[in-house]
Amino acid sequence: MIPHECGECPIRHRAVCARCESDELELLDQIKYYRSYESGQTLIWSGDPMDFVGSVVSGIATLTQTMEDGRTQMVGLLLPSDFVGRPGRDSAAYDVVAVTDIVMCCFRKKPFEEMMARTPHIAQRLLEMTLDELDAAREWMLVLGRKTAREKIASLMAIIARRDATLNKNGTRGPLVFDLPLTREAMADYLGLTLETVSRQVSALKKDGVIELEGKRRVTVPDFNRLLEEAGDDSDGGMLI
Amino acid sequence: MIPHECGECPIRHRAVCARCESDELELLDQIKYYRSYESGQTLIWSGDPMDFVGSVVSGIATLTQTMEDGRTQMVGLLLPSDFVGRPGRDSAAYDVVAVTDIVMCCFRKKPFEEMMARTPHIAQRLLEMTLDELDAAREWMLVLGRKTAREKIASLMAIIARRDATLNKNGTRGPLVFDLPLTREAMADYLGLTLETVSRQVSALKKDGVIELEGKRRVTVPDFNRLLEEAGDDSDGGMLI
DNA sequence: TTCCTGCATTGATTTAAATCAATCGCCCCC
DNA sequence: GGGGGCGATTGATTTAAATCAATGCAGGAA
Repeated sequence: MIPHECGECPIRHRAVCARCESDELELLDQIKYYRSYESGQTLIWSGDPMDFVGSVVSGIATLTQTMEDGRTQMVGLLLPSDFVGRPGRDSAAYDVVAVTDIVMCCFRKKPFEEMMARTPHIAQRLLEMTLDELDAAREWMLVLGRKTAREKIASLMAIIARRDATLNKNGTRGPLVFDLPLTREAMADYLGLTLETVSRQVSALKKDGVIELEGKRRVTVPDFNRLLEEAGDDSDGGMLI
Repeated sequence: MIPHECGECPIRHRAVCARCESDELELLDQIKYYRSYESGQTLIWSGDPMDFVGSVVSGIATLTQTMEDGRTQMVGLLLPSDFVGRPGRDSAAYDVVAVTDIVMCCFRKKPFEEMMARTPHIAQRLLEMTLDELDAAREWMLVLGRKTAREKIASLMAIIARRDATLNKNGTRGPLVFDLPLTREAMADYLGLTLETVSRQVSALKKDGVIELEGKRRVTVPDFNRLLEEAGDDSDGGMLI
């Protein structure tokens, strides 16, 4: 809801439209429309026809794959400015589920594809975003394939902490505080674990002082480099951003 | 080696240049150069400065990540026509290792980037290829996160069989025959397993008649749908291509 | 031929994580 | 205030895969 001018859009400079000039933005403005969904709602079912693409304006959603017997693996975590859908593809390849209430800025696929063909700025930006996603997916593959349960949890905490710090422009000094956007079960789907293992390893990291918990969701990281060590990452990769 | 005209290039219609018109191709022709590497050679070290990008012309290479303690995960399998390197990035993010002798068609990064800015056909094709890679990476995440060792092996066999069938235009009828391009250890790095587990599960699939082996590398799949079932995939996804 | 050497297989044992199961704590609603 | 329900925690046990350890096998060199 809350439709607005592109000029004052919160994701103006990070979404697929980031590179657009004001005249290009005006064209997009004409074909865009907003949709909002409630927490828990499935925006898109895998295999269904997809007649639109769009950007997450606010809220969080997940991209998941499900096997016939019900095993599920999260394959993407969609944050504000992330793009949903693939130009040139007719049916959705993954389930998209809202984790919080969410607002999307949508375009019907056909007009968007035409616009993309005429506007290199959009295609350029989409390429850049897709390359970033591919890097993230490959990082994630290392986590899934080779890390222990404890390292997986620490890695996830580090990813969320890092993202939170960039979004909210917190300095890199001092303890980091953030809220987990995911339930234990969603964390398990993210990491290829069971929710019991997630719970145990979160408790273990807490017991060992790597993280502090306030309630189930609010996390404090007193020493980010310590967290990175636990994640099995290069300890000198402590740069936020 | 064996430099040639783009017009008679084996990957002309599938690589990053696929969409180029003959005049664009001529420009690429002027800035391209070939490099060849021997099996086992590391083409690129993670973290090293990357001053070129390029396409695999022939042969196979792997993209791998390594943790400090030596654990490694393959994050990409590079086949003829696949693109290596990321425009806009200065240093390599992954190790690239030749699995067979390999020939690359290279471009210095700077001229390629300039060319890309002027030639939408290249950027378009690169976007398409990157989106395909992202899909493959997400498929792979499901394999790594949720499949059993047996399912992982069956999934890998299915991927290679499918690829081989498209490359060599074998019909979908009858038993499929192909060569494994990877050692047991490389398969383990691909699937997040140990080489012993790979060996055991290959033997088990053979014992159960899902695959037949001639030597260590040559595989026959008598019933592709059976293999897909073992991989935990939709059994109706049996379409090759 | 015989001896390497590098991959691969197979076996015995350990172990990390899954599974099965009970309980807790919090919020909401009646 | 007393359920009911959902997410989370914790415990006991099982199990799939890792680890540790021999052995096999094919190809190349001496």
